[in-house]
Amino acid sequence: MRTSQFFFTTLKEAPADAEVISQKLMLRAGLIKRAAAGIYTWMPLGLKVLRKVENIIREEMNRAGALELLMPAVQPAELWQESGRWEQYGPELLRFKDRHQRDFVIGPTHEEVITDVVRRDVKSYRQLPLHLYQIQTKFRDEIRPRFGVMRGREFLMKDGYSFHTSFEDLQREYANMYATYSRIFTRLGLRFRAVAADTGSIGGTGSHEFHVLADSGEDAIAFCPDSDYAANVELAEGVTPANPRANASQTLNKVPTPGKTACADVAELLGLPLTRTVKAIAIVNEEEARKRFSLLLLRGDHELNEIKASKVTGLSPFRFATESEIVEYLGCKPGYIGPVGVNAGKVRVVADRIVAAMSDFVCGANEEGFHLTGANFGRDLPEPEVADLRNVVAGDASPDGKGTLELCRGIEVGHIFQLRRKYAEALQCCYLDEQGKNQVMEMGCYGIGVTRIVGAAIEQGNDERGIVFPKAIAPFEVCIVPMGYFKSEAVKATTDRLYADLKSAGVDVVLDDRNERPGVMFADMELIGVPHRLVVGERGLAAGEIEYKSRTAAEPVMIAQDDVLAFVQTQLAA
RNA sequence: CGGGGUGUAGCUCAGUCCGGUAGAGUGUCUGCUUUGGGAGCAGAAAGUCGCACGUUCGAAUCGUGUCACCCCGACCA
Repeated sequence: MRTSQFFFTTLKEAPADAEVISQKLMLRAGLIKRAAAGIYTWMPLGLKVLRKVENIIREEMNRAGALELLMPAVQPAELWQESGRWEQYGPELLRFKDRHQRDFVIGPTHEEVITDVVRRDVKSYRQLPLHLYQIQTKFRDEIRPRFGVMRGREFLMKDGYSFHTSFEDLQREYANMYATYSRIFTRLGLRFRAVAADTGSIGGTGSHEFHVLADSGEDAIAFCPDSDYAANVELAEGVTPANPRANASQTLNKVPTPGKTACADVAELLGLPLTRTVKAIAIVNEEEARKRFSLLLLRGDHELNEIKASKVTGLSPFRFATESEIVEYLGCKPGYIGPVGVNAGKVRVVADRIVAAMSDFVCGANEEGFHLTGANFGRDLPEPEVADLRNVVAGDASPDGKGTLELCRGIEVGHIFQLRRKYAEALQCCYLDEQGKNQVMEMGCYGIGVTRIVGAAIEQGNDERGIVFPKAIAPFEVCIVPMGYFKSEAVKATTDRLYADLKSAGVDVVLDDRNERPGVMFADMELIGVPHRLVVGERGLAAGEIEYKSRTAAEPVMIAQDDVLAFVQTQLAA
């Protein structure tokens, strides 16, 4: 490709509302243009990158035995009504009517359609297992789209669905996909980690997420440097402390703490570490007109994990109590509430595992302006119900017992699920087994955020000059920047020959023939992240040499003219 | 959904408080010079001041409404 024939739309300055580095660089490099909130045009340059990502995914999926198909982006409401998600999904599902006033959605995901396809045409165990996937545009009407293509509303996704006659076969395919995903992200040149994950609203049993490691990531990951353990913080288990609870050594004492409603303020006032305090979070579970009020106890420095709390029997679905409900059940305003002296018949108390092992702790006194010190379970209040309720923090013991946890942040780019029979049952996706009996299929589903990968790769690869793309997905592999292309016959001749040679060797090369000043060409090629650069100039040619510089190297090197082709090929293969 | 902010040239932003002929930088175009790190000089084109209504002799500026975009929050005591 010659730059004069291409469409470059680089910018010196990024639009003011760009937040994260990948978004700024993608806009500056002219990879994408914003059309509306969370909706982007992929310019020719950006599309080249996107296609490279897509093709690696496609190659590896095909190699793993999956079959590509393409389902409609627009889906009839009937399928969603049948699965029940027409009601469940909420405003994130973009709905519209056609000219006949029939309801449709723009697909945020394709479980319904794929299950419909398979149930119509798969009738026998002989046709299974089957793994179908597509690379399709999805639309999710996010509350707050942000970070450019990282959380867009419209995005490209690879979604695959597998169908099996047994759970064992589903597990085999799940392992196959785990390996395939690892290969894909390795080929893409990303630093990533597979982590155990919550299955969320999609449901099912086993689940792993693949995260690209980056500080700007929206997810927190807990991992153990001394073992293979890694899990999303949403899921990572907070283990029961190894040491038993210490004996009570203090008496229960009510102390005035006017205006101190947060644990940190109370601890500071009393001159105690935050780890000696216990906070009580009031929640309400309302089902079929029966309201149940509960207090969740966490150590002052810990955070509630709502996903874990909602897994405690009888708590889900819950919401945080209103101020008036807190006054009604505890007789006290928020800020001073605690588990001591509550009416056990009306208020359920669930303590985090860490709290259950605490003694002589500080908590609210259920009286405005007062807290209690020296509180102890079994003496001042009943032994509580115990559950894992908190987000793990760095330094916690690893659940596999092999060291302590560390935390990092990640961008979720892949997610694999063992769906089991949830959708197959709802949509009656069945087959006849060897005995001629009707059986419900076992399903797996496997997603990769194709668009998001481009953003994630840039979050991981950038410097003050712009994007540093991994070689597998850079818009071009090599650029040739001539010095005096329109002035020097020698430079032009050498440049054209080099360009032709690289092209016929199958290299994705770009020749900057824009007649711009050198600084402009260098800056643009660095901004868009081309990994290898060749500079042809009269200086070098006089010595029979051409300059080569890697995007990541500090200094260029001079290569003998005759060796350049071989040298570049070696660099590309590295 | 609640709160806050911003809409002026392709991009970044002044001008709005205090009403009086639309500004800068950058980019774009033309010419000359320059040519190994976003050049210099000269000239030019380019804006329904988000939109509508209102107040006024006169509105980018004041008022009302509306749309778009951005940020924060949505109960962690």
